[in-house]
Amino acid sequence: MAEIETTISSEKSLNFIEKRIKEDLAEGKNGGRLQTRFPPEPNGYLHIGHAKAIAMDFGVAKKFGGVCNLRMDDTNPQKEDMEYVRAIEKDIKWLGFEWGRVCYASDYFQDLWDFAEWCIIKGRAYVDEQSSEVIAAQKGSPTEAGTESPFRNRPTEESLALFREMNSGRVEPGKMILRAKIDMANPNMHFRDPIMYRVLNMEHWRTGNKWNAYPMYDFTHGQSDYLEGVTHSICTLEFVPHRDLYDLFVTWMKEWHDEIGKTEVVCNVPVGGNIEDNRPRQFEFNKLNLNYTLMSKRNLLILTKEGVVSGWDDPRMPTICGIRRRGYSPEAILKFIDKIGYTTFDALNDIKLMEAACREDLNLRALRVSAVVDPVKLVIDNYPEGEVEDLEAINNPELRDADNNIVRVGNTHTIRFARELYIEREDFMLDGGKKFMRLGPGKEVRLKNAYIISCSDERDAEGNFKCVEFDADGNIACIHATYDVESKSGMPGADRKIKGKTLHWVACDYCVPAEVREYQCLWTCENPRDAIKQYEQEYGVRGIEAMRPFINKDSLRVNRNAFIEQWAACLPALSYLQFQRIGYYNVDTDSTPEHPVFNRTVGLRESK
RNA sequence: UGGGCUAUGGUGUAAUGGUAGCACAAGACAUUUUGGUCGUCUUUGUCCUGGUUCGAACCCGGGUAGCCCAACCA
Repeated sequence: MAEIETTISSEKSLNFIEKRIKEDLAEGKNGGRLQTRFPPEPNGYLHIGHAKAIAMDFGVAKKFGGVCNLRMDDTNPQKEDMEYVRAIEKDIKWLGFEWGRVCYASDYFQDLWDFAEWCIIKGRAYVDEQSSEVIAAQKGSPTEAGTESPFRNRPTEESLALFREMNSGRVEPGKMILRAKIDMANPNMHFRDPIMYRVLNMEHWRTGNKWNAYPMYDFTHGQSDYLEGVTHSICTLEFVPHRDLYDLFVTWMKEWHDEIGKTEVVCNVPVGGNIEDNRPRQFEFNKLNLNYTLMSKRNLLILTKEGVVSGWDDPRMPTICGIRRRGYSPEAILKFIDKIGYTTFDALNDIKLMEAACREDLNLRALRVSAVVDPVKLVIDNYPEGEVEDLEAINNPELRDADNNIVRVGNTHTIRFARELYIEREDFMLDGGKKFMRLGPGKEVRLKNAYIISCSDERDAEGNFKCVEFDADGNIACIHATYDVESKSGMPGADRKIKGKTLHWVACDYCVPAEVREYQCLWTCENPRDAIKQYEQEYGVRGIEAMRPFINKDSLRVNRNAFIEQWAACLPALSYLQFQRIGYYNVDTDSTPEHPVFNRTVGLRESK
């Protein structure tokens, strides 16, 4: 099959961060280098929101000749796990990106510790022994200044000794923390003596039992960037209030490095020279919000634990692995992300745009197959019993070569035709009326890749149409038609115009039963996050109980009555298909040739 | 209510002082061996209000609305 190329944003204007990077590079900031990082916390699976960050972090590095590292932000051992690291790596690769190196914040625990001691010695940090409640109360409110801790001005030596004690394992969590001495009256709450270290007394999945006290995000992120030689630290908008603190800690660390004479950092990037030029800077863009979708890892975890979905990779989940299993291609996801862009506006994106991007990509990628999802039997009365024909079917009419010509040679498969077929139940109506362009008494249609057929409008003595047989329940059990022998596809007789549409079909004896899973949005409201939050406040319930009222109970429909062309049942998992006239489907990861399972990725666009 | 950020058709996004453009959605037409794709067309917009300017979506003032910040999470 021909290689499909999709161009992403080559002609689009640069987004505001790309513009900024371009300027920085032109001005020779950070020595003219570009280094970014994608910093997930390995405490869950990546979702489509992360894909947006990935496309940005790795994307700009690729675009401007820089490097992007993958950094596990593993400063909280109580939530993190190796399982997630593997999944994160897999998802990023699947999206088509490459990192320079894999880093771990935990690799910098010693640097961070030494730096923290230096901060204490410089009188910029102190050990606080108050309870978290007291500290929270002393923090004040957005409108009132905080009050200083009684431990704020304790002797440096005392803080230093207690800080070391914090890592001994003898201090109970919650009894002591290390705080930065900044400004308890600052209008920015993050400056009111933020916590640098807390005691967890917990084994870390990478550093084992070496540490009992662990650094907080704010005391880790900027420094990790700095130590790795990151130039542009790109994150989402909710970190804007952290930026000044980020800059402060990075500046302190630079000062510390200058003082101890450290000349290079992890990536062999020189740290000497102009401070301005070597500090990483934080840039923020809007995070991805999708309507009818719940994005937060915390809530996705609840859905998996409560069995609302089958797992992180349930095709209804907004996780990368879920979307993959649903049948999206990486290119489709990237195309969508490119369409929504990066701004500083808190947008709520329409899921329809994602589906449109998906169709656009899958139209080029998907193999066309015939599948009948809701079958009814059709007998071609004048077709000889026992006879079969192998007909040619085009795999993908949109596949084009380098000159944009439609490529068909070699891109076909055969489909077997016989006297007894299945067609879609909805493609036949006894009283369809003039606008119904499909099959019915007195109507003529074309069978895709095969013959023109028609149903007789003759009636029996009781006035019933002769072309249909009913079962005991009054449902149509069988339709009878006749075919035009001269109208086989490719023959001159096939060229005649007919009123009816072209129907898809499978031959009863040459198709296989298949399970087809159809999906709807998991949520019944546009903005489930807000709806859940409001419900929590109103009724005082939390978690799954607050989610239930908004969960779409009909989000999964399993159809075990479908039939599909035989060869399609043997396609490998995650193959991109189009069930002709129905939609885009994907071979499920649990599909087998004996029991083929297909997931509907997205329906075809329908114009009525 | 303190600080920070934001506001362009229904949705998302361009235009950085000089013709408000694009995509999706919606609707119509045409073509078609997929009611798909491709093609053509239509509808709908600069939050309000002052100011600066020959000229404002863009700059400034004042409103209004929304988002983020008071975790020993990230």
